[in-house]
Amino acid sequence: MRALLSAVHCPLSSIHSPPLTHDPQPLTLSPMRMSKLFSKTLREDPTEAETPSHRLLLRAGMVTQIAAGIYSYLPLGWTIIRKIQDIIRKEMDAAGGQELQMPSVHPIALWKASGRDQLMKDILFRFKDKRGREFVLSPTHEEITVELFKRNVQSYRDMPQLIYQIAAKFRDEPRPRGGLIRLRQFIMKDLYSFDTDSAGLDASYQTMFDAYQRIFDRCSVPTIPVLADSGAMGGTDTHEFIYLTDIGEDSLLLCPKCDYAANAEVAAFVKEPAHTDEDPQPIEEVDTPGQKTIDDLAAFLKVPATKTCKAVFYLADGEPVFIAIRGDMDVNEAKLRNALGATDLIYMAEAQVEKAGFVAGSAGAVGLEGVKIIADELVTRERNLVAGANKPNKHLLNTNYDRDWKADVVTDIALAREGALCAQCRTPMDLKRGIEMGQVFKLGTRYSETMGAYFLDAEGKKQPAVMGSYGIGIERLLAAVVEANHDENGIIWPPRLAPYDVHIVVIQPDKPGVRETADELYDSLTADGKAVLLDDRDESPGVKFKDADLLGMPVRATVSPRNLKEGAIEVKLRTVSESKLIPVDESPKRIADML
RNA sequence: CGGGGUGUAGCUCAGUCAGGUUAGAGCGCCUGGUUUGGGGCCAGGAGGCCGACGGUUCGAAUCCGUCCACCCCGACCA
Repeated sequence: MRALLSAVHCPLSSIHSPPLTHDPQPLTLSPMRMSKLFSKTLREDPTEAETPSHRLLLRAGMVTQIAAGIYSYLPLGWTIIRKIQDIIRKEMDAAGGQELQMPSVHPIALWKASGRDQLMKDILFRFKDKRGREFVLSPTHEEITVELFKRNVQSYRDMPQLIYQIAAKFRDEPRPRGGLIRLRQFIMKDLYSFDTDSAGLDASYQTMFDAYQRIFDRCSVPTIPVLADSGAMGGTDTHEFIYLTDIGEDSLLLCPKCDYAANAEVAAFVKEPAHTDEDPQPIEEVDTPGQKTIDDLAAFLKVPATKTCKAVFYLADGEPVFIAIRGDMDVNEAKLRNALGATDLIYMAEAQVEKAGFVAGSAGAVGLEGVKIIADELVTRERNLVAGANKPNKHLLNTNYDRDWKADVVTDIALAREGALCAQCRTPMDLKRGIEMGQVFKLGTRYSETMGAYFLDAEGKKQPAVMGSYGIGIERLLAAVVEANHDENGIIWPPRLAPYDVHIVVIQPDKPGVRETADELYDSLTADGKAVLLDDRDESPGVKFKDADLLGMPVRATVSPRNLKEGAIEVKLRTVSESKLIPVDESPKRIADML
């Protein structure tokens, strides 16, 4: 991707400022005494939490669930979200973005205009106002953005433009999961670019791509960019930024040798025919009583699964389609959807297949009429495959593409698996799971043409704006920060994101000088611009130490009679197990040096 | 949408199989005392429409039915 940037020349790209080279001044919270803090820690794990981030954020009293996929963010959690937003804002501004705010309530008309009232109908939250007018709660903001463009930009002289917001999104997901990982209401940073031509879009895309890398770095979440599917957004190129973790819901194929990395939805791979050395043999019908699955069929006929052609039916926008794919492979529904240009794709179960007049368990392309046939390109290159005979309990031996059947569409619709050969270098790829932190899209003119985002070029000709869109899921990023930065005792906040820099633990505050020393430290660190949390609760030392570990501030400072006897305060970094004693009078400076 | 699981105190859970005084424990919370370096100790106390509705029964947290909510798996393949 780096190469892309250097290849681009964009005469109007002065808006693309150089990246931030310094760490921006972070937000600093007012000091807090834990006796006053709104939220409390939980001693036990709440039952609904399974992933580490969900468990720890709940136990630390940083978030709390209101409904499936709907959360409240309590003061500590909200502070971290604000800090994440702050990092993102500064990168977006440095990249030439201008922040604005768009509404969450949209008239349905805008969504009808783009056609996405249908395309996204399953996840749209809809409601009517008291006069019966229909609205949606915004799942994303391309439609509004185009409206804003039309009202504010008419000339190439005013382009390119990058506008963004950090705002709530509402998506009625079929299954919220993993705490903050898949939500129905969530906060997103979404930026939209408007360029005069595709070279400009390439530059905007690259600018965002680079900014995203820096954002995830600053949040201490290791991510990799992967090729992805554009789904309901439309457009051409798109990358997702993935944090690799077993609890992730996306499947990725990664080449260990070259740089190929792709979401399984789009992953290309090299498919080798297994039986090309054979000559085509005469077709032959055989009895296969009760053999309905590929595994059963292959065992019954004593042939490898690679010698079979699997038949699968889908309803694509209501129309049945027949899929032929080699028996050992699975259909990749995202690839199939794209091949068909379909919006709705529903797998047809056996009963539906029968009802539609096909022979479930023995369906095959040979002699099949009245249904669109989609073939994975590999089956067209194989020889002498076993296929269904379209008669109950019968299959055909030695079916061959072209000679015996033809497909309406021949393309790659196979799902890549662990060990699939890399399309770039033929190395077996790894299959990993991950969480998508953000995605960048080259939308092109899909929205500008359908919704009328035009400008006049230097020749006075009307042209559609070339658009891109770029999102980051804020809560998901928060969850990933915790996934990537915790131990068995609690969260380990990266210093840039920690709500407080220093967590002061006071032990036996009623002993001479203890409370006073802690208060002085609290005041002097605060005066020095540090954010300080002071545990002044009437709790035993064990409780306070456990909570300090759970809450995860970068530095813990313990003020106790035992330490004061040495004239010292004990300090410890959350990242290490050893603590050290520092003289009381040097403590504010020494602590500041640790940060 | 399919499959599995769970709903009893703020949290974690017993009790439900086999119906029967006033529904329990630990943690948390309140009061008092004691203790003080890794989730102490003692005493007292507050806190419940047992997810909701309907049914069976003399009697329902418990049995039956319907619904709701939440969690997990899958959207897996003739």
